[in-house]
Amino acid sequence: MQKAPIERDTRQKRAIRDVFEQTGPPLSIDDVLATAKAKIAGLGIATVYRAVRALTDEGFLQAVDLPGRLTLYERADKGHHHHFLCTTCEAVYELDGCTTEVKGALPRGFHATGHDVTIYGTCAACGRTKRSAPKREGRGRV
Amino acid sequence: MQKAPIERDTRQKRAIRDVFEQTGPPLSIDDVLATAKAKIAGLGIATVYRAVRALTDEGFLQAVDLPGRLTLYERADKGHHHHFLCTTCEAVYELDGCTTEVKGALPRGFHATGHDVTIYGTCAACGRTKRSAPKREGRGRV
DNA sequence: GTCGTTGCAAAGCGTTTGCAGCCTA
DNA sequence: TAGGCTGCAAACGCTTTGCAACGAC
Repeated sequence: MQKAPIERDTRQKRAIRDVFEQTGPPLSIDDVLATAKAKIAGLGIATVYRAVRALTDEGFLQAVDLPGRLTLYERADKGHHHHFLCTTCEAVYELDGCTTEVKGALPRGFHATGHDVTIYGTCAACGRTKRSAPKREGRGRV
Repeated sequence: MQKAPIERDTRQKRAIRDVFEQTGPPLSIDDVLATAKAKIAGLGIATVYRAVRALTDEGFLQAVDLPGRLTLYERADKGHHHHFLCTTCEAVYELDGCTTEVKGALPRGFHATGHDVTIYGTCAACGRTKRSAPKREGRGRV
């Protein structure tokens, strides 16, 4: 049987982990690269992909897959929650707590172990400025 | 102002539309290409992409974006429903009707216009055969 | 010193686009 | 016949991988 290699503690991995420890909303690979580059000049994108994959495998991160967008990543220790996607400004918000109830029975023989919910609509900022959208590639915590 | 060009009725478009008219579960681009090729030998993948995009724009199709999978497409006239993703055999099932209730208030100023729900778990087939999964790249209607 | 990790560049994969010829209206 | 549509191949954007040099232990 294969024995798992011992994982090493490098500057790069530490920096990438730090990015997620200091940030709330879900981040894209590019976000992580940009932020971590502030600490480590020559950081390569492949390293970010590898580190994020490793952190996801070990359960520190989880992927946030929203329709039609790049995969984002966020800490896995935030507890069960869902995301709100503003259809005007494209921002992604986190909705604390699970506001969704899957009611009614599944078909016979089916067993649910989890669910993903994405709610679409207009965020507070876009609701206020009815005219042109803020159009920021932003995200927020709610 | 730009005037929209008049859309032509071609064999290719008809064949691609037919694929969706004769099929229940969501299809990938490759599914559509494979099926439509039975009718039109030299059909190119670019044509499938263009036709599916056009059919989506005109409201005949809608995209089904499930985490970690290719985008699938299904007829838009099926009414509001969600999808069940079997984590064992990877099959996608349609759940008729909306079995989900988004309760609780959104944060102040937020307005919801829609939602997507994906339920994960084990399908009836995989629940039965506890051992190795059927591992079909299949889908079903429930 | 060993061997996991890094950064670069190339490859991979799904999707889009440019273009010359085709075919519908 | 006009001009939208097609199939091909190239381009594209994101992600993964091969590899030699690097550096943690």
